[in-house]
Amino acid sequence: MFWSESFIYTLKEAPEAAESVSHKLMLRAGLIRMLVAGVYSYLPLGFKVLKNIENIVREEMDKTGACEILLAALQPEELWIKSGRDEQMGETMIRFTDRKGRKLCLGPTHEEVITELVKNQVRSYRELPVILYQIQTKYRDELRPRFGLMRACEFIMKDAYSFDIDEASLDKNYKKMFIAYEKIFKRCGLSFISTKADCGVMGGDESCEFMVEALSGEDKVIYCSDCNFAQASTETKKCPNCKKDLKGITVIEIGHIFKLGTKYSKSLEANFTDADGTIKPMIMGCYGIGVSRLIAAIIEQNYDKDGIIWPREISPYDVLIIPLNMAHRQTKEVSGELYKNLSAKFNVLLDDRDERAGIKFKDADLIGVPLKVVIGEKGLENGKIEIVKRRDNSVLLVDVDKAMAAIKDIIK
RNA sequence: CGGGGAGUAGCGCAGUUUGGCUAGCGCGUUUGGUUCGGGACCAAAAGGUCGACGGUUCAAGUCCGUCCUCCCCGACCA
Repeated sequence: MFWSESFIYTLKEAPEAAESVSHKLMLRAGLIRMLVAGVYSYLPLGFKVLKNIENIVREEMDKTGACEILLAALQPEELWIKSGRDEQMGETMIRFTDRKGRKLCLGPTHEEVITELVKNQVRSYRELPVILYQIQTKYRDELRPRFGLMRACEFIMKDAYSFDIDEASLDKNYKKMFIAYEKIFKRCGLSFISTKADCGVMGGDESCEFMVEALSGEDKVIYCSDCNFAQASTETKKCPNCKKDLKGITVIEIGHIFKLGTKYSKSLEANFTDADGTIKPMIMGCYGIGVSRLIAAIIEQNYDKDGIIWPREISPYDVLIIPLNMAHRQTKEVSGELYKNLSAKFNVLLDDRDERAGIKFKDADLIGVPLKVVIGEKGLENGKIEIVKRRDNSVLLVDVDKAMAAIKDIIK
């Protein structure tokens, strides 16, 4: 992709409204733009990042054997009255009446809809267990949206749901999801912690939260860096496991898994016939990841004074080619040739703008592509181009004809 | 929803205290020129119902009232 054709709009200064690091950088790097408070549009760079995260999530979910579906976002209010969560959700749920007088809402989450779906399909213990997941937009009328994508009124979530015949089977699926979550967050370049948590409005028996440490986090936990013990609290007593000192940190919640039990299957009558012929409610679990929030979390953990430093799998591009002077014939030729060759294998962005070197360097660091290839007159005089890593600015000088191989070697 | 702050050009701001002529500055944008390895320089230009409505006044960005929007702290969430 050519920069000049890619609808990238960077900002020299962050809008006053943005306070947190990730929010500022997302605006400055041209990832998102606000429509109204808590509602954002994704620009090309932001959308590419979002899709990369979605793909990681999708791959790891598929590996667990879960099936991807897409549930309706527009939901009948009566389903929520049946489950008993209508009042709990209260004003958070966006409700309205259509022209026929039907009472509808925009889904803040999907336990009700999925339970309704599965109950109408699954009859027998022979069909269980079932794990379904989706990546979808959720709507919540948050009292106070904040920090850009961190807490938004319209956001993208991966939600998975398991249906089992008994607790033992649920435990297996819960564990499977736990492991999948660890893989997902690792691939996202996050250092995360997990902790047992409150079930809150979801209800259920047991739950585990996944969190990343960040200054702009909304929750406080105490954490033991020795044994990874963590708990939602502000009182820094000794670690109950290893007696080391605990550290109080602020975190962003990026995922939450729940053993729901029969809360929804009972209220919505999602039953199956067991081997012995008795009719039983399905045992459920649900597993959420804040996909759009992950973008913010990843930035909070991967940036420096110059901008974002994308982990390789997340980055909107694998390589950014920076020809320092487009008016210089050889620079343009070498850049074009390299672009063509690299594009066969990687996602490549070529900064073809007729801008000064300084501007290109600043923008490059801001948007955070992990590998920069700098092509300039000086280097070309000696037949060299520079391969620069965004994270540590380390420079590798290579011969023009060996650039392809060197880059392939670094990216792998 | 309780508490605090802010709305002036695309972005960042000054001006409002003490009302006064045609509302300024930096960046960005457009045109021309000189530059060209870390956000260049010179010249010219475009761009504003000063958040909205109402009021006070000879005169309102500035004073008064109502409303809207955005941000921050709190409770809640992925």
